[in-house]
Amino acid sequence: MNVLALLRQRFAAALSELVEDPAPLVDLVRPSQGAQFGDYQANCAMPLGKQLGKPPREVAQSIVDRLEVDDLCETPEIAGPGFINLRLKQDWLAQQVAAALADPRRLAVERAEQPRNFVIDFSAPNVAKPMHVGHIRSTVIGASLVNVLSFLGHQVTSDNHIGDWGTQFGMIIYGYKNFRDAEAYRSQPVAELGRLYRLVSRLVDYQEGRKHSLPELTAQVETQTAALAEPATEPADEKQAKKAAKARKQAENRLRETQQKRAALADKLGAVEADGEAGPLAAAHPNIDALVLEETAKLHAGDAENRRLWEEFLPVCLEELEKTYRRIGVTFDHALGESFYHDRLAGVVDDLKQRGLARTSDGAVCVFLDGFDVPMIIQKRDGAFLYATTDLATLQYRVETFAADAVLYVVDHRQSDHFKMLFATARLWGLDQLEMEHLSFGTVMGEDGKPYKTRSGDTVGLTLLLDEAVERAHRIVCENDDAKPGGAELSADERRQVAEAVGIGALKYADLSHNRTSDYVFSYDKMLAMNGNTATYMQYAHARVRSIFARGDVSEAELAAASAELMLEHPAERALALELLRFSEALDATAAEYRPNLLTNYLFQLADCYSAFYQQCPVLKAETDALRLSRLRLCYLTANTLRLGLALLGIQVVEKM
RNA sequence: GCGCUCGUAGCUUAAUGGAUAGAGCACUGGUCUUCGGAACCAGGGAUUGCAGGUUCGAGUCCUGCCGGGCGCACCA
Repeated sequence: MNVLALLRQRFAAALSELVEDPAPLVDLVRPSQGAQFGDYQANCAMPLGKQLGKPPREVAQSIVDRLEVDDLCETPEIAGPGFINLRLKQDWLAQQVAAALADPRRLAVERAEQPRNFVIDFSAPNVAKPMHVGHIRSTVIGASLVNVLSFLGHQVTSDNHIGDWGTQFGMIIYGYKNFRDAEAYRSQPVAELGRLYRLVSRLVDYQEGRKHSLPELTAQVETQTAALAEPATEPADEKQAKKAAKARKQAENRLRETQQKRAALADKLGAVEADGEAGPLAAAHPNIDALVLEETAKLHAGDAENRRLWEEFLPVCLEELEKTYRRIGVTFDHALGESFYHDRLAGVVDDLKQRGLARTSDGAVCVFLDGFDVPMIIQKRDGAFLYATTDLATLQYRVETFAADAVLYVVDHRQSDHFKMLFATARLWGLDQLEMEHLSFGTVMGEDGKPYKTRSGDTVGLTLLLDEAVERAHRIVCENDDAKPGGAELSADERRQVAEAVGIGALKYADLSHNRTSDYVFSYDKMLAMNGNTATYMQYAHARVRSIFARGDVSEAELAAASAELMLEHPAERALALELLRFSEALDATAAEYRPNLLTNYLFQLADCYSAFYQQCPVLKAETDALRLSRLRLCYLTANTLRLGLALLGIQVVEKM
C-alpha cells in the first residue's frame, strides 16, 4: 500500500470538481515535514487560490469539503496560509501494518500499474584491465536500480556493455607477440595477460609522452612565459588595474601548473628509461604506439591470427571479471560487449547517411546536431568506427530485441556530452518514443581531492579495495565479539562471513547513499565507519531485532499469523508504524528518479524510528501479553523491511554480528 | 574561449518551489542493576559562495559575479 498514492487519488477526485487539470496540484500532496503538521500535507490551496483569485484558506476549505478521506484520516486541518494537514487514523494505520505483516514476500508493496521494459547499462569495464575504484559506483548503482525496478514489477534487462574490442586488446596482442613469458602464460594466463597489458600500456604512454605531450607542454610553458613577459598596458582606472592584477596572478598560476605537469611527465619518462626492464624495451620499440593501433586495426579487419588470439584471451579476461562480480553479488542478464555489435556498424553509418542525417566532413562521417559545437563522428577518416557508432547500434538492438521503453546508462559525468549527442541523434534516427537517461555520477576522488590513486600513481584495483574493506570489517567484528559480556558467540567461520557482509555492504552503501553529480570522495574510514548513516548501522539494527526473537524464544510463524489489532498507543509505536508503511513510497520515489539514495535515506530513518521505539517501549517485558505480541510484530516487520530494503540495494544482513 | 556540473555547520552530506534548512562524524553534557553500549538522549554549531530578479513562498527557478571539478571532432 502506497499511502501517498492513495491520498493523491482522493485529492484528484476532490480537485477535479474545482479545476480542469488536477495533476500538478495533486503532486503537492506529500509527507509532512514535521510531526506537528500531521502525517501528510497538501500544499495545493495556495497555487489554486492564486489561479482562482480567491483566498487560499477559503480554497483549502472548499477542497476539504469535497475530500473523501473519512475512512483513513482524521478530520483534515487547515493551517498557516492554506496548508491542509492530514493525520491517519490509528486503526487504519494498524490495519495497513497488519497487511504488510501478512505478506512477508512483498510487505504489501504493490506492483507498478503500468510495467515498463527497462534496459540498464552499467559497470561496463574494459576486459583487459582490472576493474578499479571507478567501476564501483556504476556497478553498485546499476545493480540496485535493477533490483528496485524489478521488484516493482517492471521488466528489466541488465546488460554489461563491456569494452572487449578496443585498443586494449591491441596492447595485449602486441605484448603477447613480443614480450610474453610462455611459461607464465601457461600456468597463470590472467596474471600474465595483465602484466603484458600494463607493460605495453606503460611503453605506449612513454612514447606518446615523449613524442607529443612533452613537446606540447614545453611549448605551452614557452608561450605562457612569453605572455607574462609582455609589458602590461597602462590601466585606465582602479577597477581595470585590479582586474589586470588578477589576470596576471591567474596566468602565473597556470604557468606554475604547466611547469609542474611538465616536470612530472619528464620524471615519469625518466623513470621508464632508467627501469631495467622497461628502459631497453622502450628503446627497442620506438613506434609501439602506432604498432598497437595496427594490431587493433588488424583485429577489426578480421586478421586470422589476431582474431584467434582475441578468442583465446577473451574468456580468460571474462572469467577474471566474473570472479569480482560473484564476490559482490552482481549478475547480468547479458554481457553484450562492443565486439557483439561490430558487424552492425557499417549498416548504422549507411542508414544514417541514406536518411540524410550524416554527411562526410573532413573525411569523417559526422552527424551535425543543432545546439552542439562539434559533430558526432560515427566513422573516422581511416574508416574505423567509434564508440558513438557502437552506442547507436546498441540502442537499435535493444529496442528491437528487448522492446525497450527506457534505456538507462549508469556512467560517470564526464561522458555527459557524448550522451547528449547520442540521444539527440537517436531521436532524429526514429527512436523518439524511447526514454534515454544518462544517470551520471562524479569521479571517484581521494581524500586529497584528486582522482583516487595509489601513491605511485596507479589506479586502485577493485579486488584490493574489497579485501581491505573486508579485512577492516573483520577486525571490528572480532573486537566486538570478544568484548561481548557473555563471551564471544561467533565461530571463526561466522566471523569471516559477517566481515564479508559488513565490509562489502559498507562499500556499496557508501556509494549508494550519495547522489551527487559532483565528485565522490573515497575514504575507507568513512565508508567503514560503524555508526551513522552506514550499512553497518542498518545491519546492526537488524541483528538487534533478530536477537530479540532468539532471546524471547519467539516463533516467527506465530508473528506472521497473528491477527489481533496492533496497538499503537505510544507515540514511538505509532511513528514506527507510519515509517514502516512508507517503504512503498520510498521504493516508488527511488524508481521514479533512479536514485537509490532515496532508499538509503528511508532505511536510515526507519532504523532511527526503531531505535526510539526500542528505547521507549519494552518488548519482551511489555505490560501485557497482547502488547508484547503487538510490539513483537512491529519488530518483525521492521526486521523484514530492513532486510528487504538492504537486499534491494545488494546488501546482505546477518543474524548475529 | 565555449559548454556541462557542483558550492548547505569545522568535516561528510539531506531536502519532487512550501511552514522553524534535516542528519551523521567531530565537540560538550547526560542515560545504564544492557529485552545486544557497534546503543540512546540532550546541547552548541548554517545570513544554504556573493549580488540581484521571478514568486503568496527560493537551498531549489532566472541573470551576473566568485570559487572547485569535468569535457570540448576522428580515444572509450
